Amino acid sequence: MANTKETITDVAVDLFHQKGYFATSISDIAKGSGIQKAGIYYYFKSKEALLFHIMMRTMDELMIHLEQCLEGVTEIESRMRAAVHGHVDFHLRRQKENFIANSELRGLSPDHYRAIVKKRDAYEQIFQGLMQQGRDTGVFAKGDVRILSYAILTLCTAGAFWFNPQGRLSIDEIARMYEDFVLNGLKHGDMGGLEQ
Amino acid sequence: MANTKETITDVAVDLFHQKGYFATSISDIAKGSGIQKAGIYYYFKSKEALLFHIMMRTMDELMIHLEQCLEGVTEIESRMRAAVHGHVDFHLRRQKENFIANSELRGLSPDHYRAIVKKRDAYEQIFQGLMQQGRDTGVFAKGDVRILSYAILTLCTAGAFWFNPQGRLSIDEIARMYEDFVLNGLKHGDMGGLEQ
DNA sequence: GTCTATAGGAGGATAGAC
DNA sequence: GTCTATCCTCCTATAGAC
Repeated sequence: MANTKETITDVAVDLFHQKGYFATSISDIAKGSGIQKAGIYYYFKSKEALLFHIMMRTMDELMIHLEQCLEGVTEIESRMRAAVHGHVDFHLRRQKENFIANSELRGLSPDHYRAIVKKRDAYEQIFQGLMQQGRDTGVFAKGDVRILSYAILTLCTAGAFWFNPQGRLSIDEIARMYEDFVLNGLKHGDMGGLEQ
Repeated sequence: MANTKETITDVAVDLFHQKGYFATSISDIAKGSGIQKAGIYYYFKSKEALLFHIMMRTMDELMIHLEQCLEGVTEIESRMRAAVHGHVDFHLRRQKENFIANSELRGLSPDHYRAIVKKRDAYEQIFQGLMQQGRDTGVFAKGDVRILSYAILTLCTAGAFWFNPQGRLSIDEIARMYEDFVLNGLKHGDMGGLEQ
C-alpha cells in the first residue's frame, strides 16, 4: 500500500480481468483502492490511460522476458524451444495482465492502439525470424512462416484464458507440453507445403 | 431488406465486429438499419438479447456444420481431419460472427453466458471424443486430451481474428494447412507424455 | 495527495401516438 | 411496425476546498 499508483494499477488489473474494461467503472477501481474516484485522476489522465499503462508495461516486460530466455542460447532448435517455453511461462505467470492485453485492445485510443500493436509486431517478428532460420537451415519443415507464427503464438497465449493456477498441472508442465507440440509441428508439420 | 429483424441482426454483426459490443450503441444499430432506435425494441427486448441472438445462432450453426462434416466419415484420422477442416472453414467463412462469439462473452447476462458456454462445451467434447478415440486406438500419440483440445480449437478459431478474405490464401488452403499441422501434432506430438 | 460536489453527456429503455 | 419524445440512470472527468 506504500504506493497509491501501484495500488490503483493492481486493482485495475484485477477488475479488468474479472469484469472487463468497459464493465469496470472508475468508481469500482477507486472503491477497490480505498480512495475516492477523483483520486484516480491525480495519477492517470483518464481511464483509457490506465488501460494503456497496464498494457504497455505488460508488452515491455514480455519482450524483456523473451530476450532473457534467448540469451546465450545459440542452436536454432533450442532457441525456438526457449522462446515458446518463455512465452507460455510468462502468459501463465502473468495471466491477468496478458488476458487484458489480448482482449481489451478495443478500449485503446487509436494512437495507443498503434503503439501496442507495434510492440506486438516486434515481438512476433522475433518468432518469425527463428522460424525462418529453422526453415532455411532445414531443421524445420517448410510452411508459411507468417501463418504458422500466428498459430503458434495464439495457441500459447490462449493459456492465459483457461489456465487455472489451482489446477492439476504446473506452469512448467504446461510450458513443456506446448514446447513439444510446437516443435513437433515445426519439424514434421509441413504446413501446406507452400513456398513463399 | 424484406425482413427488418434480419437487417438489424446483420447490421449489429457488422458493428459488433467492427467496433465491439460495448462501443456500439443501439442508436448506431438503428442508424445502420435505417430505423429509429425505439424500433429495435420491437424485435429485441434489449441490446444484450440481440447479442445473445447472434451468438446462439452462430453456435447452433457451428454444431450443425460439424455434424455435417463428420457424416459418413468413419475412419478416425479422417474424422479428425474433417472436424478440423470444418472448424476452420466455418470460422473463416463466418468470420464476423465467430469473432463476436469469441470476444464478446463478457456482454452476456449470467444466464445467457451459461447457455453459450454449454453449447461450446458440447462442441469441444466432440473434438475431445475424437482425440480420445485416436489415442486409445494408437493412431495418435498420447497426451493430455483436454489441454490438447483447447490448444487445437484456439489455434483454428484464431483464424477468425486475423484472416483477410482479400489475402493471398484461400479459405480452403488455410484449412488444409491447419489440418496438416494439427494431425502431425497429434500423431507425432507427444504432448508432455502424461497419462491421464 | 485526497476529498466533496457537480458538471456534462451518453446511452439503454419505455410510453404512447400514428 | 415504426415514429417522436422523454425518462432515468450511470459514468467519465473537472473544479476547487483542505
